[in-house]
Amino acid sequence: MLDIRLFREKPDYVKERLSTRGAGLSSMVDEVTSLDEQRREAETERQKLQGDRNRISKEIGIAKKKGEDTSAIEAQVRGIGDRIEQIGRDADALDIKQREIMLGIPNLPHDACPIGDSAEQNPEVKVWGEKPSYDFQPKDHVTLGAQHGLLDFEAGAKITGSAFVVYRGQGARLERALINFLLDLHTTQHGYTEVNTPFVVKADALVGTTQLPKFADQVYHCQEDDLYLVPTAEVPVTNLHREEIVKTEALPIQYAAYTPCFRREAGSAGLGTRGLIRMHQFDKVELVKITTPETSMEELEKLTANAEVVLQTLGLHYRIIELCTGDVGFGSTKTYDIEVWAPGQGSFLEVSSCSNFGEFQARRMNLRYKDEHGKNRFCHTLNGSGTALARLFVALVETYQQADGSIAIPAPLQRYFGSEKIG
RNA sequence: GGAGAGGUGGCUGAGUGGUCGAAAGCACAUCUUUGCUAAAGAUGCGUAGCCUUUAACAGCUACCGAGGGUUCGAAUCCCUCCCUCUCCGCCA
Repeated sequence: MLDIRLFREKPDYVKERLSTRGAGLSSMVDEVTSLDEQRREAETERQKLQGDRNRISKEIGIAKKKGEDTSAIEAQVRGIGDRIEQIGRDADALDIKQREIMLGIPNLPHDACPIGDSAEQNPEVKVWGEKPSYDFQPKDHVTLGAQHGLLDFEAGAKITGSAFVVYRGQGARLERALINFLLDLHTTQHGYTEVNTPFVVKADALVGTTQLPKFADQVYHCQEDDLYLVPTAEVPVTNLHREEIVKTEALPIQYAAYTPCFRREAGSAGLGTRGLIRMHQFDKVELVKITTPETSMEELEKLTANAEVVLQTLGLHYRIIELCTGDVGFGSTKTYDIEVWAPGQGSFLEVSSCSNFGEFQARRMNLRYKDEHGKNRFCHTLNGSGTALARLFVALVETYQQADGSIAIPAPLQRYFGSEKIG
């Protein structure tokens, strides 16, 4: 959520920044500004009346002690009470409306975020390694998975539905090995603290990290208990500190967490894609940082570098693109996407999205720290995948397939996997 | 799931309808004094919003788990919900 004061003081700046995301947002700014004016007017009136009531009610108490008759004043206060109720209703309604609209307005892209209309204009900022070449026709992971009995899409569809998969045998083992490898890497080499959270959360947590209310159709909801399946570990992990004033010395707080991620992918174009590319459930190791405003941008660089180490260690070719203003996510001020090369796909796959949310999420979840003057300020929050697993699995088996059909396991992964190759 | 106890400021804890945003203690901050591996005293010390302002101060409002209700007036009475603890039941 954005700071309402920014709307009051610099509406044109807010409009200008929002317009870099695309058309149609500036009318919301005007709507909020006018609503805010009405709301404050009602609020001020209500507070004035409440003050009157408090004062006169005290007088009643004093008069009663002296044994005086107070029926006339009581009637007067009753009248004030009625007006408070009326105006209070208006003020509350305006307040709810304003908050509702505010929750639907995206974050302002950072000045460092490149301007652009769509994904086509995302600049490529880095390429690491090169595309591997093969003296045979490389297969895709679906074929390789079937050949070695790693992936069973039919079973996934049978027990749950399409876009769910069952990992079997060496496939299940590889998935598990990757999770352990990633958690160990980030906790022992990059200073993250491992956390293992619930996989279902309440609505407030999703509001905090911006999945709700705007993207309600993308999360699985258990109606009976009003709980949601996590779409990413970002949600439970960032919300660990909601409603808190964290100690400044504790910043930056850095967490690494494994969770499965559940996504409805309603209306998603890629849902029919063959294989593991887009699933309703996939594993992910997520990195989360809570920082001061001063350091968040440099922490974003570090976070991205931490995710890159995954691909470097596994020897996978990748590139980093920077999302332009027209493509950057709802709550983000700046985002790097890391895309790994998948030879069987003949394309890059997004395995990590590293974002700095500024104070956007912190404001929603009331996450603050005390600055050097003892003043409470909102933290900055960041997160990035370190990395998403299904696609990492894809890149790995497709990259390391051999002419004889076997799949080599990169050396750093072997002790987790327990073998040098599959097949 | 059932029974009981309880949720008050950073912590402990008083407060059962009226000058209560809330006693007292601890912790913390500043100052003073003594003087030296510490003690005593003074003052200050919640959050958010509104109003105002260059800014600060002052002022006003709200907040005693959450949401409703009763009342001229609610931390205090009533209702619903949530959470914690104890016991019982069930259970990986």
